[in-house]
Amino acid sequence: MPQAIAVSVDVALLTLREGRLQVVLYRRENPPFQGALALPGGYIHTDEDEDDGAAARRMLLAKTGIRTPYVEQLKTFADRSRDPRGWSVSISFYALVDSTVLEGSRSAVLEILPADALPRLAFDHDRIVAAALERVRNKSAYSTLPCYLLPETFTLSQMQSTYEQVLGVKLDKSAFRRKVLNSGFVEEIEGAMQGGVHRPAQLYRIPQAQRLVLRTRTL
Amino acid sequence: MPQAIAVSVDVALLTLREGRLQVVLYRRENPPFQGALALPGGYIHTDEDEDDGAAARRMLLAKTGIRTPYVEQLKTFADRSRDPRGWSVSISFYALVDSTVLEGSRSAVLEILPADALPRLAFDHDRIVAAALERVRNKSAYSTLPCYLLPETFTLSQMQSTYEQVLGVKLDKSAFRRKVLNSGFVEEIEGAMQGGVHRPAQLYRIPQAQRLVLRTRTL
DNA sequence: CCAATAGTGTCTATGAGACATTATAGT
DNA sequence: ACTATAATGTCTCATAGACACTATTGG
Repeated sequence: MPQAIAVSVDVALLTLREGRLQVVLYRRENPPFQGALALPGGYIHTDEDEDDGAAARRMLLAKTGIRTPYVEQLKTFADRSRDPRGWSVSISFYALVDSTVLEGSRSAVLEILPADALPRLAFDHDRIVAAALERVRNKSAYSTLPCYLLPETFTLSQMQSTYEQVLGVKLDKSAFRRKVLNSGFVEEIEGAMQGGVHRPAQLYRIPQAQRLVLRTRTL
Repeated sequence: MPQAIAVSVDVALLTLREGRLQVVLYRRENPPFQGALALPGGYIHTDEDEDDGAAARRMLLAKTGIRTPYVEQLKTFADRSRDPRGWSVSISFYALVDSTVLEGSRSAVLEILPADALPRLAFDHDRIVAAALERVRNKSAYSTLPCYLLPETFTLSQMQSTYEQVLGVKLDKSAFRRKVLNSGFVEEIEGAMQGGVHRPAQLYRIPQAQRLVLRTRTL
């Protein structure tokens, strides 16, 4: 006879604002950890959730109104001390969205805070955020993961800046452009330019075919 | 009121034999999947297991007699179809051991089969093995992970061969030795030599301090 | 013309891969 | 001396990084 355990899904939803990675949180209304900030999440409902990924998307939609970000399973935390009520399991995910997606959503109830300087979170959600940051930073060094933090169309300068903010290092412009353009995972948008006060920049996008493919070249 | 779910832990225990990665399996005595081969695993016992890692080590010890391999959480599989009895969760791990460790253990009840050519396994254990292979191969390209498949002491030729077997490619001897020796994560054992019929080779070991550190350099 | 950003060209140092050569054991 | 493996040396080619330079907009 197996022992049954409460299983929840929690999502570290990350975005880039003011030049830093930020986490989307909400304030808990009920105990335990009433009043503390927590990641969007909740218990799996075996009747409505097909699998853990579906549960994660349901939580995201319910708590943030976001429908289709990049979501990936991160790590599972399972022990007797993460929830004061006893042994529990959290299947954690991380998700990336471009910050404009968060504008319209129910940002009234949400708090979006810099990932590096968070207050103490509910449960072991600090650990989850730490793991998400580590994963994103590692993976960004050799993949196109940071592109999910960009809007549909973007300039190469924006793209480079995104990589720099995620990785925390300055990159050489020339080398960056060479690799990105040779790798062929961005597509030039014919004629489209984005102009500021100065010379306008070519706009690019990720080809739809590659939207879900993580190309692995060092940038 | 959270719904409680049966949570198990399964371990893909890998080793290198006859030049290929092999998986340690046992034959199930009870339904479901009675008579089928399965990964070592079982339900979490909330009274004896501190956390998921402890549960994994307990399963390994109980089913294979192995006490201290390299173990790492792999991925969690959670859906309603992986177990015919209904919604279930498996926190899966992978582990690496040098094949000599398996000699003494209860190899009588165990079957050790090539990972590339397995029969259909119980539950979704095929998926778990596939994920473990992918993870090990990916990680091996930029880390010292394959060293956990080697015995305590080894020659550089054995080490190179291990990498070649895991990665499935031939490596250049000169370049391999350069990188391994410069990286400083192997330690020469003074005077120790392993001789066959021909010129004996220097023996090396992983310094105790680095035993658990995965150095990340391309090999 | 100036400021500011977009985009390109070139040089160099590093290091991976290919391959040749030397070293040392047993028979 | 011969064979097989261990170990080292050298050359070349690709490329990352540094940096300088040119291009194009608004004011």
